[in-house]
Amino acid sequence: MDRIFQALADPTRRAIIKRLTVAPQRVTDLAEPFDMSLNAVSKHLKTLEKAELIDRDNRGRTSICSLRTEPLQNVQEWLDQYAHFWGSNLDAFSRHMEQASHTDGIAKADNTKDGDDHE
Amino acid sequence: MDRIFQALADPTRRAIIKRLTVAPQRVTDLAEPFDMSLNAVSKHLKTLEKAELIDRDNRGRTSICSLRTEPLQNVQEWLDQYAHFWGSNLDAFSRHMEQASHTDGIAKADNTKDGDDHE
DNA sequence: ATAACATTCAACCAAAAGGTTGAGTGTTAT
DNA sequence: ATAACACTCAACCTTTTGGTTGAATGTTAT
Repeated sequence: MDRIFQALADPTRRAIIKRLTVAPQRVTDLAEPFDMSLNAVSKHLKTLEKAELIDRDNRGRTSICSLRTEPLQNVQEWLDQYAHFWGSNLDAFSRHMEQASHTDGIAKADNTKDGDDHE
Repeated sequence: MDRIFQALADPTRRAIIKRLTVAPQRVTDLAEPFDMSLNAVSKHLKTLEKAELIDRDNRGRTSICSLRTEPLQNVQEWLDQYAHFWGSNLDAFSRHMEQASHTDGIAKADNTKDGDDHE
């Protein structure tokens, strides 16, 4: 749990996660949008990997990263532990109804909220 | 968001949060179970305060800490952003049903999982 | 075979995190 | 008034974090 929350505590890493929800990607592609060295991104990916937030498929000289679901489920379970404490207004059921409106596979260009940079 | 996840990344702080779901408490009481100085706990509380995870009520010489709900809601919203990605098997609806079984106020000695130290 | 590419390793650095101790500031009790 | 209590501040230390650069490794293309 420490490693998961720690991994999520960095904006670069959250941005990487966000990108990975669209599609698995190579290290170079993931690094491209950031104003930092490739090495720095490589290290971030290692952090994400240790937290088991990403998986890697080494295809020859490239390493393709993809999102893993387990850690996010762990976070959800941790949160649910306290659901009774803060639940109510946007509770699990509301979320279910919200979620039911897009049961398709991948990112439905969800611009219903605040455009793009929801982090 | 950085500050929230950062705050949650420490086991001591998560334990403090857990304790605070039972009832608001003084700094000394919160510090008691931990094998570290009162000062160390005081610092942890400051971290939690900066992340707005706790509130304080200064009553004379004591400072009473209580949980705030907003940051946990923010985490939930962040997670929900990706719900479609990992949802399914333990989804929002299941959680709602689970939650529905204990709508009473506070911690129902939830020993259905792994005893006590769910962190 | 050689060059370009994709990625990681290693050493380094500054800043932040998590802890310590000791002193300081109020507040309550006697 | 004095002592005990509940805390916070400040200085310090060590380890971790997030970044850098430069070299090293392995892979594909020519």
